[in-house]
Amino acid sequence: VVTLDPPIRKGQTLYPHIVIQFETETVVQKNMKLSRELLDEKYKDRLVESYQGLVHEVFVKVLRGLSGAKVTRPGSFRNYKNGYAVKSSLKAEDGLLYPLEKGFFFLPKPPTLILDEEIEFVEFERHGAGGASMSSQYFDLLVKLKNDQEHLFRNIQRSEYRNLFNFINGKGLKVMNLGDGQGTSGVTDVLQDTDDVAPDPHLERIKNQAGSSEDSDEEDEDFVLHKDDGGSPTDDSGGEESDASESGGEKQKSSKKEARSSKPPVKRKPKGKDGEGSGKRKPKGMDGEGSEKRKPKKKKDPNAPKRPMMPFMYFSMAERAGVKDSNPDLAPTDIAKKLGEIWQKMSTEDKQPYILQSQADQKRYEKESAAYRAAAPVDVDAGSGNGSD
DNA sequence: ACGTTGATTGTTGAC
DNA sequence: GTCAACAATCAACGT
Repeated sequence: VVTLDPPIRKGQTLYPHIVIQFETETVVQKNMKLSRELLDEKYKDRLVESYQGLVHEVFVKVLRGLSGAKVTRPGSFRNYKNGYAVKSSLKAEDGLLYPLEKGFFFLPKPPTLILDEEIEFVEFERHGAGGASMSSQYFDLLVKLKNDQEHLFRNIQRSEYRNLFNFINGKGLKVMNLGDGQGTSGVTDVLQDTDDVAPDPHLERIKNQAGSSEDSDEEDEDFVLHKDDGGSPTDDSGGEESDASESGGEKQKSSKKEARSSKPPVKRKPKGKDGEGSGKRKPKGMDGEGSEKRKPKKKKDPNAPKRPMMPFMYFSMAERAGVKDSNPDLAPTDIAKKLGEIWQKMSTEDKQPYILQSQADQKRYEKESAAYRAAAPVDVDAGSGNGSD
């Protein structure tokens, strides 16, 4: 995650973070394309001539050298499987919540950074309100900010509760609990009681099928720390922290930085206890079996004009036979791959004839579309609903 | 259905 | 209601 100051603005929306996904195992060997002088003068002690290693680590080292930015890594928190994050959902998105030394980060979407210093309190909420029966294996974590914003991290596995609570409590954050003045007993009791009970294996299986690979992904995050030297990545340049966000040593210079942790603004919820009644999540088909294809809607009007052919399609028509000739063994799908490969290597000039054909087809499509729209203007008057197709 | 490129269409969220 | 981002769709083709 690259955090920007100031954020990128698109339209009316600000984007404070860029999230990049790397292959975890890919190793690269790259030389800096910088002149010797520049390297010796401006980036002395910050960059070296070449880098080799896991791609994300090289990326971070180079970016840090170029920008001088601080680097944050997972701190001391571990989930119950010894990973760095806990699975959770924010808004409608499933993701990972990383508890850091000085804050929290939810990834991948929406990328949400919360600094401890802006938190008023956190509240653990049990799923399924009210009761004596603790049927749910999940709980929610509500983070209330001093500026009144709220972030509700839903559907955290019950087995994460102990580590998460201890970590948050250890930071000195204020922890609220449901209807209970006595510190932490209410929810804590319930959650901890059942902590060691194995979750319903059937449910687990279903969930894993419905969701995506769930167990594995957290665990292979381990690479991050082991790589350098167990948690203090300050091997070179000494300019980084083991964890926590950008406020480096102190927050004296952070006057303007306060505003930054706020992402695209969050609308406030009235009170934290109305919405979560139904812990519904992904609409992925998970009932018995059978139903695998779900098309929300497929309106295929046979009269609709066909889409225009892109230049690449004309290129494919022209060259497919030739490619097939020189590689008779290739499957049709492999021929498509090859065509795409060739296409990417062609210059705009070479593509020109196909571009011209495509432009002609685009005109054709525009005309037909206009006519099509004029001919079938859907429901015009509010008369009797006539289902003419 | 696959597999390609890339424009268009559809959906979602923010303001 | 408007704007931007993002996801899904779909053109041709041959097995």
